[in-house]
Amino acid sequence: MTQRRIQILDAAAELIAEKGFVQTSVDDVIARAGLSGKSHFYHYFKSKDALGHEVLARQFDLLGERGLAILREGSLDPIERLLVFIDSVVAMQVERGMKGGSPFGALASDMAEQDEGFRVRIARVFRGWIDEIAGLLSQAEDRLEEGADPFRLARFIVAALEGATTMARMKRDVSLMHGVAADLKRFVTSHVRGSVTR
Amino acid sequence: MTQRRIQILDAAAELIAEKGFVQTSVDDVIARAGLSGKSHFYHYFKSKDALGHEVLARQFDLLGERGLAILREGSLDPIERLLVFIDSVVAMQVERGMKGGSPFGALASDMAEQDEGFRVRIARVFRGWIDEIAGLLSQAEDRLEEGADPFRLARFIVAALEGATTMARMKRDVSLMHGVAADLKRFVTSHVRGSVTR
DNA sequence: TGCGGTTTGGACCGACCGGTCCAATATTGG
DNA sequence: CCAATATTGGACCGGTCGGTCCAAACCGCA
Repeated sequence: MTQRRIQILDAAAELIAEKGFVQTSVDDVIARAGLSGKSHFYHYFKSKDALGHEVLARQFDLLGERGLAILREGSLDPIERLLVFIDSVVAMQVERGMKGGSPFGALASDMAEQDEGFRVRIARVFRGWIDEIAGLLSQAEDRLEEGADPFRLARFIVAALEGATTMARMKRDVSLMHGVAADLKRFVTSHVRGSVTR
Repeated sequence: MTQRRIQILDAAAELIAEKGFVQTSVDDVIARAGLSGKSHFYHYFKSKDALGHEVLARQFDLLGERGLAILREGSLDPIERLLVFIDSVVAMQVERGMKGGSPFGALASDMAEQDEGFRVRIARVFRGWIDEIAGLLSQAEDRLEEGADPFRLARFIVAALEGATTMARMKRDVSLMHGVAADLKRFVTSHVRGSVTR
């Protein structure tokens, strides 16, 4: 029941990450998910757009599970957790073999342009990440250099990661991901008083 | 003669920035450029893909003119020039009313996925920007903190700008652009010894 | 055994899209 | 004025795509 839905959602997520939403046809999804035909697909989703929305929601949930597990890991220092989180984003991207734009927004770049509903949804995803990270930074606010706004910092981190995934995908260059992440971590620690990390 | 070509190229650039390449139909371009019909269009371009390639090339040239004018402004200190350049990228994006992904790569996010030729071309554009900035940083290498690699730094700057434009576009938020730019400039100056800028 | 959800398979539709072809009419520079 | 080039306008084609409809088979469960 829900089994098949998830199967379809995952297949669609792969394809969208590889080719973009517009370029992914319903028949592509059917083939990848191993369905028998259109009727089979439309038995589970009422439209391609509906599928798109659910893929977006699901991908966000998946990242949530994984990201939050790190961001909320109590045993680690907040800043340390943030650094680990950055690495994990890089790892996720590398895992996907640079093909997909997931989990960061490039996955959805063309979805946003296609549909206003998509755009809003994607904006919300970004917002979620930023808030999450800002919260983390706030926990360590007393150690931040003065003038360092947690929210602005969080926004910067997400932007840099987003840009890195986009560029890495286009240049098919894994090292770019690592390089940017390294600099980003250095950037973060540079905003923390008495940071030991190097 | 070339007049019309440029007209078409500009109309296409606008549309692509707004809706993406795939979502932009030849008829859209015809309408925006004020052509009379398909024949008129195909009198100037042999295919939609050919148009896409030329748009890409042209946008790069346009950014080149504008960006290089700043990046090569002899009267300014290299680092100062870099900071001005960052501001100008932000200004360009704001000008476009957050609609377009130009000049930074999001313009072409879906082009890259559609055609391998596009992907390579876009990668080359990124490469050009990075090299340009890296060159600038090299000029001031003696003033850089040790361990600061001009090339990696340049890559980071471009990635951050790219991510900022993508996010700003999706969130329809101009302040985001400014915020990221401000942090980015702070990041740059933090890598320069005895930087006065604040 | 019978019932509800699932699966299969395919025909079909209307819309859009990239691209071709053509024939007629402006426009313009040598 | 003539020829090359630019412009107009529209019919047309083949393909793709999202989506609908239908009828038959399959399945586990009560």
